[in-house]
Amino acid sequence: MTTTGEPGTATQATTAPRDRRAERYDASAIEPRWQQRWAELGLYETDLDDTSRRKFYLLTMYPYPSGDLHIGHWYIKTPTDAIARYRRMHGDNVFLPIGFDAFGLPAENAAIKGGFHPREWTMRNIENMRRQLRTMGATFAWNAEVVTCDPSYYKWNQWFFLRFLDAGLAYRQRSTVDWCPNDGTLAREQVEGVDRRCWRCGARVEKRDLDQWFLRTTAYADELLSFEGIDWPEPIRVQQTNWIGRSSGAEIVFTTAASDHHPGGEELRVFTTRPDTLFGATFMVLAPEHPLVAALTAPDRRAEVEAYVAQAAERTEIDRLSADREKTGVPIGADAINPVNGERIPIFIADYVLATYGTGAIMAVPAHDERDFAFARTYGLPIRRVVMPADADPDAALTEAFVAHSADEVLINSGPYTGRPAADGWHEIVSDLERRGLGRQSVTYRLRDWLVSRQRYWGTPIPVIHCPTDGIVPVPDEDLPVLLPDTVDYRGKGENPLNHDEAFLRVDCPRCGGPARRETDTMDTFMDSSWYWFRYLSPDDETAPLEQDRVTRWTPVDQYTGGAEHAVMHLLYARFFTKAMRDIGLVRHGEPFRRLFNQGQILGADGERMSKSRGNVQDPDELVRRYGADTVRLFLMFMGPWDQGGPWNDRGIGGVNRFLHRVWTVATDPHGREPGDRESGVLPEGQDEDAARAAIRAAAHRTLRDVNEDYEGFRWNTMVAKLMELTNLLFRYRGTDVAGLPDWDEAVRLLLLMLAPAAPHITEELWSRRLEAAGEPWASIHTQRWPTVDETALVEETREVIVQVNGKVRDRVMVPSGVSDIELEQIVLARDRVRAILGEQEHARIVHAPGGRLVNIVARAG
RNA sequence: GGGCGAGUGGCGGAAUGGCAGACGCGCCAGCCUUAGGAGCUGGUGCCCCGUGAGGGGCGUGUCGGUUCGAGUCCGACCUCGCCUACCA
Repeated sequence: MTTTGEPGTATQATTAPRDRRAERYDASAIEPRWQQRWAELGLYETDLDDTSRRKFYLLTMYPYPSGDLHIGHWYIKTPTDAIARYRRMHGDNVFLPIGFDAFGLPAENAAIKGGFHPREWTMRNIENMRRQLRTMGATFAWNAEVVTCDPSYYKWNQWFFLRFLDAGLAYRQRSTVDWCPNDGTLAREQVEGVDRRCWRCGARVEKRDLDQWFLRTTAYADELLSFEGIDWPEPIRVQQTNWIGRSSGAEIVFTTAASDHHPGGEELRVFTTRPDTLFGATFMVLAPEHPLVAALTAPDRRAEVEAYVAQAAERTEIDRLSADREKTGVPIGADAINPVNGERIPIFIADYVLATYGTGAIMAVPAHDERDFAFARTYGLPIRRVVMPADADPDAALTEAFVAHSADEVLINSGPYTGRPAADGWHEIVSDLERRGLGRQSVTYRLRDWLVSRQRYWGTPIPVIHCPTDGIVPVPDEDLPVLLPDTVDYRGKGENPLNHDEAFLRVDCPRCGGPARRETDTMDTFMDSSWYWFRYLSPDDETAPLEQDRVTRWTPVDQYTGGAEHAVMHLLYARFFTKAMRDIGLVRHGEPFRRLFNQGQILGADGERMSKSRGNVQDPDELVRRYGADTVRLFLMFMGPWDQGGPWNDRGIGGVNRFLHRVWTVATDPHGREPGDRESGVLPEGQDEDAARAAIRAAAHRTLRDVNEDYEGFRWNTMVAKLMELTNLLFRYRGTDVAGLPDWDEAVRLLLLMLAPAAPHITEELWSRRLEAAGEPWASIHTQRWPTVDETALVEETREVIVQVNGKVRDRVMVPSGVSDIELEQIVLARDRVRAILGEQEHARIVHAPGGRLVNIVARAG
């Protein structure tokens, strides 16, 4: 090991007398020091009122405080931090807040099991996660932190709820829940097994109808289908579109036929997307829960129908995955009359018709619907073709439902519409029915209104009061927040303890002053996450949920990062909420997140989702202790494309750590030589000093040019690879006469700047040492301006041209950069290799690839 | 069943229609070391010819197509992953 007494290794002032060797990179010695320094200086606490710079609102999904940060949190958060640092170096005023999604079921479950209060559990976890988050070295604006279980936050959930109530966007309706006699309402994951037992007490779970609160998301269904003006990944847009599920069709009015037990004449509305097949309806199916089922059922069918309804109530929830896709149903002993031809068709109930979609009733056209076809086959019902391709044989037997819907189909067996093109028949049938008041065009959505009621303790209390005289009375704004009582004894049953908290329940009616009771339902936690990014802008404001000026300036969010698992729920509710806020006059725009990026998911080493129960959770703390935060950050970025994720595997992390060691070495010890390398300290063969300096400079600026694009596209893996290449090149010149010269020094400087957003600690340390060596005052590398590419450094005097013959690489040749196509062809055709291969053949033409890097000689046999 | 996405060395992965396998891991050889599970240098897709310098062929899930040229574009199929679940 050679000695290193050279300038550029300014370690004297900060460390004890130096070893003979250059000081080695030791992450654990520098990372905590810089994290502390950054925090002390408040470098990354954003001045939200600074209008002198371009704003950049960078949001990352706030974590649920489950207790431990795992490697998946690092996978989303540390590249996000790199974006923040990169934008800051471009002069942007970056806001990167963080908070905690602190209400929700896991805290209650933990509390019931562990016998402590959900708040205690939650706050303890938040404490731990704050500490872990700081070890990332991420530049979160901690002064803007939001914790949703704090009354200063959930007060505004209540306020928004009241505004939605005012605007007619919140309403109350009966809805079914899973109910345990001991533990009350259960969430889906609390119902276990095929026989549906309570996760806690094992009791048989029942269905129960409760009055619950809804938000009218369907009012925005059409607007939510438009993604104009926002840059979101295609798969997310598709998922949301499918989730909303807009179907255009018609509502058609059938009537019930008179029979022995029933006078008939009642309306039975069906929804169909295929009114053109109306003449093919050979029976009708109602959902088992349809309100007319009881009234229409014939006395001799009653027993069987009631048994089927009871069975369906279970069936609809039980493992729908089971292979049992057989269509089942029973006739109810009544008929319906087809409005278009007066035909009587039998009515069935079947669980393949859903009460909650459309009208809960369908006209069954077995010839042209797969489900109806299967049902008709099972029960021996008639199948009548009414649509076919123009050139098909109308008498050919149908072996399966014909559902295709193309331009050249015509109607058959359809009375006056027979022979019409199907598409025309569709509209004619609907408008004829409409004229007779028996149908109309109609649109149905898969999307349901948002059920926000939860019969749970650990959430935001819904701010309404039930008064015996005045009914439902909103809590006046000035009485907010309705505090979640802390005194509740949580060691009881799972049932909502608010139901038994008299101090909470008893309240005077704000309207009549008489005794009344509070609502005990709390809000879905998706309510909390539907507006939290607005609150980051004024977390301490006690007078309003958001601060107008800041909201106007800072929203919509410029970039949102988080997992694709929130594709429909959170991301759709957030869009709904923003639109509703706009219509109430609170914000100006209707889209919350201008640009969205979904990073992939890190799975356990076994390829399964990480979870404590599987025991495959990767703890980042241990890796940080061993390699340092910079290595872990860089390794996660280097693994592969950010949107891909994949099974965790730490093979290769040593290579990333080695890379940082090499960066350290080129930055602190340019003149050292490697004893293991005979070439060390010698310029590459055929290269003089000038050529070497130009090569270094060209490499540095080429890297900068390429890395810029990678940063913009969040392509971290190739960004790191290119910095590795540059470092390898600098290493090659270490110890030569050009090491330490201005071109070398500039390359090192660029390397550190380019690496700074990704590996903030080591670059800060090396940067400070450079400044110290140069006798300049300290300034953080993270406040430096991002460097610009010097195009003149990229100009080459010669370039290599790949020579193909018939598409196969046969030769390569160095040519002057300014060579013309014709000159190039002459050079290439004169090459020995080319002449040997061409032989007697003559070439038909020569193709020049754009950029002049490749020519292809197309030859024919001569 | 439907929707979306992906198939490239031993592994993670690169590649505006233009040198397939960048970068890294692993492995092999060498160097340096009292030592090394440290560090450094070089090599490393498969097959064949040649003592060698070198040369040739085959290769991106399968089959076909477009093109001077295809991992990339088009068609059909196979496999895997994720999401969704009878939406009339």
